[in-house]
Amino acid sequence: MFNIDISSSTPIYQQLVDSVKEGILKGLIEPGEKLPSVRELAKMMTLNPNTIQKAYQELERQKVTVTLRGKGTYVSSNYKPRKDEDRIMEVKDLFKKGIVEAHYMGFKREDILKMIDELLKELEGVGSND
Amino acid sequence: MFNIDISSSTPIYQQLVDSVKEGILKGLIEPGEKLPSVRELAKMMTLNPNTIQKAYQELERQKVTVTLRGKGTYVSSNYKPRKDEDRIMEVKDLFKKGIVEAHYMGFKREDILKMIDELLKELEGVGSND
Amino acid sequence: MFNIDISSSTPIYQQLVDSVKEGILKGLIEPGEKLPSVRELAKMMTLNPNTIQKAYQELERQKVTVTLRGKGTYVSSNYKPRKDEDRIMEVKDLFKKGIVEAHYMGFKREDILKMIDELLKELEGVGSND
Amino acid sequence: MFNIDISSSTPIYQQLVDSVKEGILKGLIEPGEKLPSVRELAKMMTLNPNTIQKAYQELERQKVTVTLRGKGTYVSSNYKPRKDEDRIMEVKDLFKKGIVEAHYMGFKREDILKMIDELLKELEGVGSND
DNA sequence: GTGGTCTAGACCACC
DNA sequence: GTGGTCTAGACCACG
Repeated sequence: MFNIDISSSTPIYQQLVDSVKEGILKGLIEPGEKLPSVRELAKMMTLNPNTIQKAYQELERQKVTVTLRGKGTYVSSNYKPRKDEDRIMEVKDLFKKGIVEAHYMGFKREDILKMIDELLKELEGVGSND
Repeated sequence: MFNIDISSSTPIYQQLVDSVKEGILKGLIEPGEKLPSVRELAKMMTLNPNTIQKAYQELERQKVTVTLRGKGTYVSSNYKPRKDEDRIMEVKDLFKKGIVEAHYMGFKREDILKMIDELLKELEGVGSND
Repeated sequence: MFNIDISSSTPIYQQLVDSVKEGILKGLIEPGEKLPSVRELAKMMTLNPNTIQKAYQELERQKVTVTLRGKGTYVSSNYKPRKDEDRIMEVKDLFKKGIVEAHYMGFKREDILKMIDELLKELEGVGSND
Repeated sequence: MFNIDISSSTPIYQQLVDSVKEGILKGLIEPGEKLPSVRELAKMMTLNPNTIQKAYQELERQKVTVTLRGKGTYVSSNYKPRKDEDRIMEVKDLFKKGIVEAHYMGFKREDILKMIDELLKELEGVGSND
């Protein structure tokens, strides 16, 4: 849980956001569950509390969590997906970059589809929560 | 060609790199073809030559182009793919993020696969270069 | 430390890269140690921060250092050597040029071997890290 | 003979200089022998005559060849080596860079010495012309 | 405070 | 003409 690579070029707070979302998707974190407090998590991961704070703010902004003042941060139970055109573009861009890179590494259509399939299985739950 | 979003958070030079690689993949730019000169492109896009320069250097570092001093920058004609473990991880991470985001937007397994399929078609040539 | 010849034809940033790598090899800089900040070193050497920046980026690209955003640049502690065919050729070319030049200065086989031996001693630690 | 890599970052004229010197050392070109004319060589290698010219000038500057006006460029027969301190430093720097790079690729003392030995054999004649 | 990006403008080596 | 390097000075994101 919460795999962070401090030497990566993507900001730590962003890695945290991704990590939490991935955890929820995999079922490691349940909807309604309480996340560790900012200070607690900061100590656990030897990170600056500001960094955790920023990640939690971002998660709340994305409606992935809700914060109850004085109580803590909880995974939202009723997340209402909105398919903004912008966000769809973002996702497409991620996939597009992936495909372009994969091509440049010599992967072919089938290889790419196989890789996607494996990832879909790894992130189980994707196909089963409609 | 060369779609740049000046207000995006991803660096301009990086967008240029992605754009060129995508263009090659789509067949808009042929192997062996000459890219615009640094100054020329800078004027065309009203960017600083240094920014273009940085993009071109990165492309060369990735062996996507070769540069002949005093002559110009050319799309590499014989690209030898190398599959580092590190690079595979990078690509997987791109796809993984895409899948996680897609899920949060309410997409289901089939939606994702369909999206990938469309992108593969858009980036034609991917399946035909073995 | 950081001997730079401003009038040399090899770029300053490249000299910096070589200098740091040599320093590490000689043990003047320890693995894990922090390098001076970009601005600090720029002031120390009366160079433009961009020049230092370029050198540090190149070092990172070569996995000689890691950079922690907002914290600084550190000498990589666990360097994993990779022997590309290309890189071996580069090194051989360096030695070959050296030998050719040495010959033109009247050095003989033994002289060259002696010189190499001295250099290996000067760069102590080379023989002791298996 | 005259292996040129136009995509290399070292100038073509410099590659030519190195190539001629290496050829002489290997005995492929004899002292007193005539080099191809500037125009001839330019046509042979599809290079700009200016480039050949510059290489020949550099060779003459280094006393490796002599140019007889209206006759051509010849390999000097009586080369008198001078061991300037500066030139020795240059050679040492070449070897030093080679050693540093070799180390970073995981080569050990013996590996390096073996490589040097092989190169000395490849460039035969080095040990036999005193 | 740190590194990362960008602009503006200059100079050089190479072909 | 080309790409490559360097300076000067600005702004931003990150921790």
